[in-house]
Amino acid sequence: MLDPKGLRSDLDAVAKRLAKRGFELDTAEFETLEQTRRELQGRTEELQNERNTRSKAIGQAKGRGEDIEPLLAEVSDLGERLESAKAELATVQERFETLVSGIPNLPHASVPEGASEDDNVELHRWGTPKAFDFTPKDHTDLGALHGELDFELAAKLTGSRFAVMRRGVARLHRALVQFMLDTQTLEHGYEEAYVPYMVNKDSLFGTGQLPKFGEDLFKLEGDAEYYLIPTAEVTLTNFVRDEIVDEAALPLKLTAHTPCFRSEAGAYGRDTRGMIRQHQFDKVEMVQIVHPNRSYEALEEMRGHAEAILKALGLPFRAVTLCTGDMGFGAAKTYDLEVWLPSQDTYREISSISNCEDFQARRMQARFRMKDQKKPQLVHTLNGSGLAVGRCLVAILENYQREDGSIEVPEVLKPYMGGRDSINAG
RNA sequence: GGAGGGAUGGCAGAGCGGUUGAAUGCACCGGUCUUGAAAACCGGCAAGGGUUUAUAGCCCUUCCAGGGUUCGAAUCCCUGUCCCUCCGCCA
Repeated sequence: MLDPKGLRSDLDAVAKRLAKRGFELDTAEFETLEQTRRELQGRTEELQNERNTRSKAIGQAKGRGEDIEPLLAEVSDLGERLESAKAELATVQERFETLVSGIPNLPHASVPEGASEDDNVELHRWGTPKAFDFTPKDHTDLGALHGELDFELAAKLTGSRFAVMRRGVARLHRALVQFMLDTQTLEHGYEEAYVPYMVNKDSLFGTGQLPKFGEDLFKLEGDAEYYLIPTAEVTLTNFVRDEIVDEAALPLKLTAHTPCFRSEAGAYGRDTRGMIRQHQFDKVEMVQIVHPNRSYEALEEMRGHAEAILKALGLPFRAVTLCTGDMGFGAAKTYDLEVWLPSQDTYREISSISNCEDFQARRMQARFRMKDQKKPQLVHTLNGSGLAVGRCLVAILENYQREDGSIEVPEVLKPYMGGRDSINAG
């Protein structure tokens, strides 16, 4: 959420910056709502003030043993007037809040302008795509060779966009999770967490998935109104919702391995083959809650933490800065890491690292107290994949394949594979 | 599933329906004392919103959430959520 005060004071400038990311702010609507809100609020508060003073007077009179009947008669219709003023105000306030909570974050000045992913700017590349002396298969074919990656079985069990992994591939998947978690906790200083895979609406509002993007989520049946998490960003970031943390506790660095559930509504026909785009996938997520002064420093650091995984696995990748038009709702700046997929002869997203500045913090009321300052201040929140496990598995299968269809196990994963140096090798 | 108890400021913890936004303690900030520190003593210290040049005043809201009773609710009533204790069941 943007700062309503900032919006008010500099509406046109804000609208201009939002336009860069393709969001059209209805400034007229905003101003009308804001105007009526202000009037109604003034009127309501006046009435409340009157009620308070009179009630207090009644209390004092009663305390002195005076007759309060005449005083009571004077306030007889006050309640009703107040009631209707309050109701009116509530309606306007609700509309105002809906409007403001639906506005995306402002892009940082360093974010390139653009309309779509075609306008993203490459930051750098690492590694050289391997030159195969045979025609590399894609992961779907590789997995099918020995039935270790089975989409038909998953379709029977559940439906489309799910996968069953077995034996070597399943183990490789697990090995990846362990390797990623160990790296983020032992080398990059993140605190490991195990978190619920279902969350309530408040959490989803906090990170910005609700109210606007409910159709991307799986909602559970029942009284509780729970949703499956689309990413552990939701759970980890909401650790600090409605909290005032000590400045000394910052930065808070959290990581967790969770499955992620996405409806992929609107992705019909995209990446239908293989496990690039699934309803359920695992991810090791990194979240940092930081002092506002250091959030861009933290963003670079987190990109490094994600890149370290790819480097250790020897997977060629490139880093791009997302343009204004391609960024997510809550992000002020986002880097994507894209891993090389030989079968597609291109780089595909495997990690996304975003600085949300105080956008989520304001929605969550997540603050910290500075020593020399009276008022608590909003923290900055960042999140990044470190990494998407399913896509990482795909990248390993494809990049480490041999002509016979077996897969070489990357050096750093061997300890996690019980020393095995290949899978599917017969 | 059954029976009870609870939810109050950063934390702990008081609070007869009426100057209670809330005692007290801790923590924190400022000061006195001290060579320095500690202790002791004095003072300050909730958040959000409106108005405003103002982090000054003034006003409104907030004691888990949502309803209700009342001129007036932290305090009474209803509903929900969460936490704790005991019993049952269970991985």
